[in-house]
Amino acid sequence: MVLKRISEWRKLPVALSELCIDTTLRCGQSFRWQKINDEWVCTLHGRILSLKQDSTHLHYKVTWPEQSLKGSPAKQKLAPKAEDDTQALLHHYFSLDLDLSSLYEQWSNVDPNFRKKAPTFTGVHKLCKHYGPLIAHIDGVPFYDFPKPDDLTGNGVESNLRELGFGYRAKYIAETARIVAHEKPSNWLETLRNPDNPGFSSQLKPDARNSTYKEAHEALLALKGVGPKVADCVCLMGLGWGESVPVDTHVWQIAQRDYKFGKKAKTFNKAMYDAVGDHFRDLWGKYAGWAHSVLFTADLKAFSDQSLMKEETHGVSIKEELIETNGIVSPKKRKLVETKTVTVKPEPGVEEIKLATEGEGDAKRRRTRSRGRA
DNA sequence: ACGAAACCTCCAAG
DNA sequence: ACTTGGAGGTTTC
Repeated sequence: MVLKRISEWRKLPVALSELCIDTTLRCGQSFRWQKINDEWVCTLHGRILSLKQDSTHLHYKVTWPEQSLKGSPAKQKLAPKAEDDTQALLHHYFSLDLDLSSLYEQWSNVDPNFRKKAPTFTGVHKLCKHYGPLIAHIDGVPFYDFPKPDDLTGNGVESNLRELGFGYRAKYIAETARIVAHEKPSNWLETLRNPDNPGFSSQLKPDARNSTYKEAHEALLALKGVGPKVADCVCLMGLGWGESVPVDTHVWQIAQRDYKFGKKAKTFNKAMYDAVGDHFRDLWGKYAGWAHSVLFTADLKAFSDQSLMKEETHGVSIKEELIETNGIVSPKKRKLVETKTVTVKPEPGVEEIKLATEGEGDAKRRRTRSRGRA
């Protein structure tokens, strides 16, 4: 008979900003971790470690080697003692002594490139933390909801946002919040929604007239800091307009390469922007925006796979190729994968981000609607 | 054919 | 990476 000894789940307080096992264990620097039923599992120092993580803790469980009961009593005595070192093992394995936040700050301070490239998803959290309502604490961690436009209309908002790292966006956010909160009817945003796709908690007045997609897009364009691409992101992910196609540089390249756009005139102006979107709407119909996001993602994946292939085929030594095929992933690919996730899976917060930055500017149009010259 | 307004393209900067 | 806004050129009326 064999005895499998498995510990209870234990937990270690770790902030996600200090360790994210989903990122870390996939990063290509460790090769033996497997994700099984939502747990990360690996053998390490004579035991199997199972890991789970929530926003405040790393949870771990240990499975010790199977043993015959006939085994020496001495061995069985050793095990519990060894078990005590698992927390220390994790601590060591993940270098939890290091304060990652401080290191990021330090590296960012001495290297603008690092500051620019290193993934920090703190902006939205900062906005919530400083201007949103506190909902509750969980395990001592405060959770703030997304601020309403009116929460961002105070006096020092712009300079405050600047301090928080919002840069040139500070001005746009502050100004737009003021316009939405004070100069627009309270249901203005609602009137821009797709009536066929109501918001989660929208209460549209029965008599309110809804805009068309084009009207919503144009209304958003009037806001300073909101160009056609951002307006379409808001329309698609925030306001329920499935036909909205955000055209960024990447989509523009797809349009040129696969849909024969801009073959003669390479200039990308508003007329061209609209033409690309119109073409995809014509081609794909009502949910063109979601179709576009599929192609967008597929293209990113193809691109990253291709660059991986390139690296492999250019590998000068067998060793390098082995490492490559063993799963080392270039930083570029990791970045792209992250981008993909953000693009394809609009998380609940997305809608609110959009809402907080919406509001119509002055009546005068900032952008011409003219088509290119005849 | 002229002058002004409208419009466009380019580009730097945030 | 996207948007603004100014300079300077072109088109329209």
